[in-house]
Amino acid sequence: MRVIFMGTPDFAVQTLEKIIACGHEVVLVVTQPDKPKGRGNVVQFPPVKETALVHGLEVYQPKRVREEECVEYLRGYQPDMIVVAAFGQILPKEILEMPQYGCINVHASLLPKYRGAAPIQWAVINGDKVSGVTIQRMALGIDTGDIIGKVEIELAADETGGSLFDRLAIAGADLCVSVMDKIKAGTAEYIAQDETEATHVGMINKQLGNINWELDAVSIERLVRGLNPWPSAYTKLNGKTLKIWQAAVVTGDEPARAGTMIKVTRDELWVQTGNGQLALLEVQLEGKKRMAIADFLRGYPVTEGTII
RNA sequence: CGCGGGAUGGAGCAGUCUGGAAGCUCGUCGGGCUCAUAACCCGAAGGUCAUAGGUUCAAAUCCUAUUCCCGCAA
Repeated sequence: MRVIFMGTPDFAVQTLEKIIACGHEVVLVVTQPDKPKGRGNVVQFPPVKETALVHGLEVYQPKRVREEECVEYLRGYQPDMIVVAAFGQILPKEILEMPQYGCINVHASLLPKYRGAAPIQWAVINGDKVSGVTIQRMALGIDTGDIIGKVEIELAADETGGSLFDRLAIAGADLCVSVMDKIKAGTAEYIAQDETEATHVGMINKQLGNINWELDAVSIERLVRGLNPWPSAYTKLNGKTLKIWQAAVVTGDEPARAGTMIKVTRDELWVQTGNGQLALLEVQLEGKKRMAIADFLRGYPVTEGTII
């Protein structure tokens, strides 16, 4: 099949690789424009572009793919199918109706739950036991199309946003190519989403990682995992940002004001929350590398009773 | 040229401003104490102070360039 692939971040790379490996003819890869990123504002290619270049594929980076000339440009490639994975732009009707086999989308949640931008992190933050990947035939609404394939993945007790991200990216890639085969063979089934079950989640941002110690320990621990490795949960210590990479809910007995460091030993640092205590296990102070709590305490003396 | 922090025995740090013997808390190894220990006591090994130049009688420390790591912003 002549396929146009649209995607931007790492999540989409797995799917692109798989489509290529399965012998489909990827006639064009569409991704977001290059942007200055990171320290020093160096212009970097989106991960999908890097992959496309490695495979010698043609790359197209429109600022707004819904513009008339962009649509016509795509039409020129006469795609049989368009596969979209975390592209970051909304496709207009003209594109959705362009390929004979339609536009399909790899979405990192069990639709209709978690429609929107950051379903992976939210699944971890909300403490879900199960998440997964869904392939849907794209419709005009965001992630509202008919479901063509779905795979469930159980979340581990120590699941992080990053680990789930990796697993869903692989599962999504496998599911995507199998769905593509079904569509081509005419055996695909299209199931409408149950609107009464639909939920929508927005993008996550740095601000979300600012820990509110008034919350309960269980929720904070989930937040730490969900936002690992990006953008990470953090708090302030003596005016500096202290990222919390790993924590564990523990049971202490002396209630104290939320945010109080209630137990400081040579290798333990417990913080009181609104409900329960949290042991910080791996942290990172501004300008420093991330390190185990014992290492941190060796060089950064903390006094019991300090409030953060 | 977006803003800023950092590189010192195996780990985490102090020392740099105000040049002048390499230090702290741990770890490791040996010994001791103890019913016992992650506790305590005694001792030892282990470092081209990121790299390359420069200033100086003397540089971890001052100057210049480079490499690498990290936080913020985008």
